[in-house]
Parts: sequence; C-alpha cells; structure tokens
Amino acid sequence: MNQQIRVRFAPSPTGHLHIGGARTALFNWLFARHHRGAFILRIEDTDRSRSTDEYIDIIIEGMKWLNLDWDEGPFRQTERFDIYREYVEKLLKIGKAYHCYCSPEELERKRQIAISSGLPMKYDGKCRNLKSPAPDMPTAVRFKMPQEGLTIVNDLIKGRVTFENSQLEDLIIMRSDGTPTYNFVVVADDIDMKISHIIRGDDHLNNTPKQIHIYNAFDCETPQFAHLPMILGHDKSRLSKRHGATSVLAYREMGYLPEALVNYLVRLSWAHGDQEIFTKDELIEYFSLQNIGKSAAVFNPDKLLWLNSHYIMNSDVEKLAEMVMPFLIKKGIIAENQDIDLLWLSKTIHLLKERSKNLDELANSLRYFISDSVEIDPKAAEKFLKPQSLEYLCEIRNALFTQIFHLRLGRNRSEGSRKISEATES
RNA sequence: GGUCCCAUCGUCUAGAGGCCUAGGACAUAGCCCUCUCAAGGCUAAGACACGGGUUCGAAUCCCGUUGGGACUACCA
Repeated sequence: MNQQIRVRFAPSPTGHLHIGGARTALFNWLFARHHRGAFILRIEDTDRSRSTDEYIDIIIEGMKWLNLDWDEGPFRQTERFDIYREYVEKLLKIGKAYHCYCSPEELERKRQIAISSGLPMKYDGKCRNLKSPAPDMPTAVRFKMPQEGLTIVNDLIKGRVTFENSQLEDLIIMRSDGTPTYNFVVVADDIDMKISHIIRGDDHLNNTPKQIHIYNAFDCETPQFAHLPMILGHDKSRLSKRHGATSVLAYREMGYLPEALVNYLVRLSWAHGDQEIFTKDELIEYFSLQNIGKSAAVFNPDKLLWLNSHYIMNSDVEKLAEMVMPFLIKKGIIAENQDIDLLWLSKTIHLLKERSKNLDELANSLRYFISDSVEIDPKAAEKFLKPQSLEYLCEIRNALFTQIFHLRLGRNRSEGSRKISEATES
C-alpha cells in the first residue's frame, strides 16, 4: 500500500447520501484504489442538533450498496472532541486564537446592518485584542486570520486560485458550548489522519484559504486540494429534492443497479476518450484527477436509465433473479419465505430482461408469469405495463410467448418450465 | 452587495494551437430487421455564449462583456 496517498470521504449525517456526495465518495475511492492508497470514512457530526445516528446508518448503507469500501473508519467527530480541545488550546497558547465575547444576537444585528448598507459582512474583530478578558462569560474561540497579503491555492482541478487575506474573517473554531466547528475540525482531522489529498465539492473552494491558514498555524504542510465541479438539476440550480430523487438509496428502491449508478456518476465531469461503459477495474485503472473537467454537470436521468437497462441486459440471469427477489416480495408477487424454482425464474428473466429498464419493471413483468392463480386483468396490468407491452402480452402470437402465456395462465409450472427450456435453447 | 469558480449540440462529454468540414453517448426523428413490444443496425437534425486581441493559423492562449453557479453562520 502506498502510504503517501491517503484520502477521505467526510459526509455530515444531516441527510441521506445524495448524488453529489456519492460522486465525491466515488472519486476519492477511485483515486485511492488507483494509487493503492488508503480511503478513510469520516462522519462529520459536530452539529449535534442536525446530525442523527439514523442518517449515519443510511449513509453507510449507501456506501456499501455502491461497493465503495473504506480502509479506515468510520470515525465520528463527536467521539474526538478531546483531540479538538487540545488543538484549540494549542492555538490559544501560541496566540493564533482568542476568546470572543460577542453574543450571537449582537453579531446578527451587525450583520443585518452590513447587509442593508451594502458593506462586507465580516466580523469586525471587536474581541481580537481585548486587554482584560472576562473569564466567567460564555465565550466562543476565534481563529486569528492574517489581514493582509495573498493566499494561493494550487488546486489540482481548478489550477492556481488567489484570495486576498483581507477578505478572510476571524472564524469561530469553538462555539460557546465548547463544541468545535467545521472549518476547524476538518483541518484538525486531516492533520491527525495524515490526509494527503482533499477531493471534495467546489462549494468548499472558498473555505480552502481559511483552512490553509489553520494548517500554517499548526506549522503543518497543506495537503493537495482537488475541487470537483457541482452536479446540478435540469434547471442548472443545485440538485435538490424538487429535481426528483437525490438519495442514492432511492435509486436502489427504484430498481437501479449500483454498477449503473457508479458508471453514470463517474462520467459527470470525468471522461476517458469516447468510452461510456466501464467495469470497476477499468475505472480504477483509468481514473485520474487530470481528466476531470472544471465545469458543473447537469444530472440527466435519461442517461442513467439507459445505463441501467444496459447493465440489466448484460447481467447474469442468476444475479438478476437474486436482485429482483426483494421487489417480488415487496409487491406481494411472492411470499417472503416462498419456495421458488430459481432455475425457472432465471429462465423467465432471460426472456424479459431485454425489455426491462430497471428491476421494478422486471418484477412487474414477472408478476404475470409467477402468479398461477392470477388471471390477467387488463385494468390491473395497465398499471404496471406500458400500453404497447400490454398489447404485446395480450396479443401474443409469437410462439415463444404463447408458451409462456399458457404457463402464466397457470396450469403447470413444470410444463411451463420445459417449454421455456425449449424456447431459450432454440 | 462582496469574494471565488465556470462556459463545445437540449444533456453528458472528446478536444493539450494546424489532425476540426468539431468526434462519441443519452434523448429526439426516420429507415432496416421483425407476426407485436423491445433489443440491435443504419441515417438525420443538433454546439465551440458574445466582442476584442496574440499568432502564418484559435474551440484551444490573453483581456473584456454577458450568462450560470458556489461561498459569504456560534451549518457542514
């Protein structure tokens, strides 16, 4: 293992693992695997009021479904508060941080004034050089940002980005309740975990100069940064619930294959010539930060669906049989513990997979072949099949499907099984 | 408002100054295959945001304009 390369995915458990987060995780994972480095999973749950254990489980489940395995973690920041306190103490001691006695209300008032008068909304530094601190008051701790000069971020994707230090404000690194804040813990953890490359969304690019100064305060070398372009909705605004499903597990529910989602996500801002379909091994071999584009990408459900049907068509029937099972159970097509002839199921799937774009559709088609007792009710069928497919099912003239039709009408499964064998072999 | 990022078909993208009459993929349309629906094959339509430079030569480099996005919390 290459000890030099260490990357991490650091979601906050305030919601599901969404499309954008999944792609960030994927790129980190690919980078680690390509370089034979370490991929670390870290849960950023310092905001206790918004973080839940349930979301942690959901995020981990999403990672597992996508087959993104990690080498270290999952670490939880709430279990590391002692470490952060030490780091804060150190900064206080060397004079890189100071106590701030301003109340949130006071700060909010100043911010409103700044907005209405069109001035920059920056902390005024009131407590920066306080001579006689009041030790009994609840205090937050602020980091002392340099106030002049430039900070340069040499980003592996965006290139050289320059920030004026005068724009940076003394950010709060520890709240008055003693809990540390994001921009600080990120750095503390990345130092502590010896992260070599930070690959994250470019919504963090503006945070980077602040974090660089924290590295400097600790006299630590900064890691390499790579800021990925955002994924947008069809209207080019940030992807959110109103654009449809954004959580990774929702795609599992809808019958998408993890390989299809991974293949779709990897092609957002990344390309390898004209190739569209990649195996996992190919991705690991080809992946490089160098051919990641700089511009945001619009999420396109049509192309994802096309990839999914491609992967369904090219999957082994045995594997599909296994994957479609939860859908059959959920729909009540088979009972939870029903004994089902897997060979028969596989052969039926073989006949249907070409026209199923997802596992949900596949299950719906299967309904008509599995339920012996169910007569076809066109009204009911209409709910699950497209008109053409319904027509196709009902007007069966194709010899092959005539046989299955008989089977479905429910005479004898072994009889049907024999006929499917004949059909699939010819 | 301030700071930062971005800009090739509707969408994802190829493009590293001449291989560009700008290539591929999704979606769209047509044709072929076919007893239906799919799948597959072929074809069509469809883009370098705009304006200035630099250069013998610009999608590609530089500047500006316009448009989009992100950040601007005792959120992450």
